Amino acid sequence: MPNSSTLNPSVRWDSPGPGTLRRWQALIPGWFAAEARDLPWRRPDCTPWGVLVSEIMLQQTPVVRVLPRWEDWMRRWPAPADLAAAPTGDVLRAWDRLGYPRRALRLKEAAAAITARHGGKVPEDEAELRALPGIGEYTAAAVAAFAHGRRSTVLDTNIRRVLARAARGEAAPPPALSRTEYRWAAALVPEDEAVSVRWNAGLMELGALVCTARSPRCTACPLAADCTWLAAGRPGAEAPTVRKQTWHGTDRQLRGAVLAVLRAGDAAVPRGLLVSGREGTASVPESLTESQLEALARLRRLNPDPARMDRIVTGLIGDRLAQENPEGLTLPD
DNA sequence: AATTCGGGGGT
DNA sequence: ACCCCAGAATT
Repeated sequence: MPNSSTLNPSVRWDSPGPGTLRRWQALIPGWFAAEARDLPWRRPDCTPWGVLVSEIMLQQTPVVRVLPRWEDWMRRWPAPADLAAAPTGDVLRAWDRLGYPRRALRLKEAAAAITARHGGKVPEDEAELRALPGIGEYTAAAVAAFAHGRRSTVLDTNIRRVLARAARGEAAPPPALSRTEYRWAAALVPEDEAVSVRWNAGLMELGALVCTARSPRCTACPLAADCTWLAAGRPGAEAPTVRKQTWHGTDRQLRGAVLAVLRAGDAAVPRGLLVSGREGTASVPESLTESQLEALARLRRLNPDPARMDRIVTGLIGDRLAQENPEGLTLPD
């Protein structure tokens, strides 16, 4: 069965030679031990649940923004059963502005599944982790490695970039993670379990601190002497440029504004907070405050398309507001 | 394989 | 303005 490298000669999947690989497998864990940041989910006393929470929060979200939310979260819900029993509105408010709030909903669902099906213990097996809501290939591998010390192939944006540069001389990995790339990277993971964990953690940390996307600090890199990309003169990104969705004027922007209104509000007054994704609508049996209704009306006045506002608000807060406002979604003006 | 899902800080 | 960030789920 030919892989993409044989089908497309322009794609090179060069691996480091045996000697070089052996050197990297010593350098990376060593560098990690010396240079790693002291993050709370890396402390020896952090539970597997704490690691899982961190991995979910860190999806597409920088470490510095996760830190305070993670601390609050773990203090409030120190075990899966605690989160599983929490009201959805509390969960979403505690998520604050981390973004992608569906992650919070799925984390709560995962907590319930862990409580019901796994005796309250975070699974160690990657397939079992992968079966939990919100946990994909990356997160399953990361939890297996960092929560349980298991050998796995962790491939996040950092590791993919470091390996693309050091081993293949490319400025950036392909836009999509292929099976070819996965198998290629899996073959580089050290056999020894304990070493493999520091390999995964070290490559990730290297990508976050040194081999960064924009201004890599190659002079501080333990792989500098062997780096194919550096040796080639750090050729610029071939820029796959996947053209991004514009932000201003999109449904996402408006949804974010509505979500901010729902998240805020007077703490003394019961309030609702509901979020939906394609998979459905989550709700809490509370009502909106007058100030929240007024804020929504303000958003509506700013939005030139009332039908679109209706669609966004309906998607976010479902039938609840419609019941409180029998005339469709007519809000106080 | 392409889209959509937030939000904020760096450049 | 644009890029990037410990991705996942859906179409």
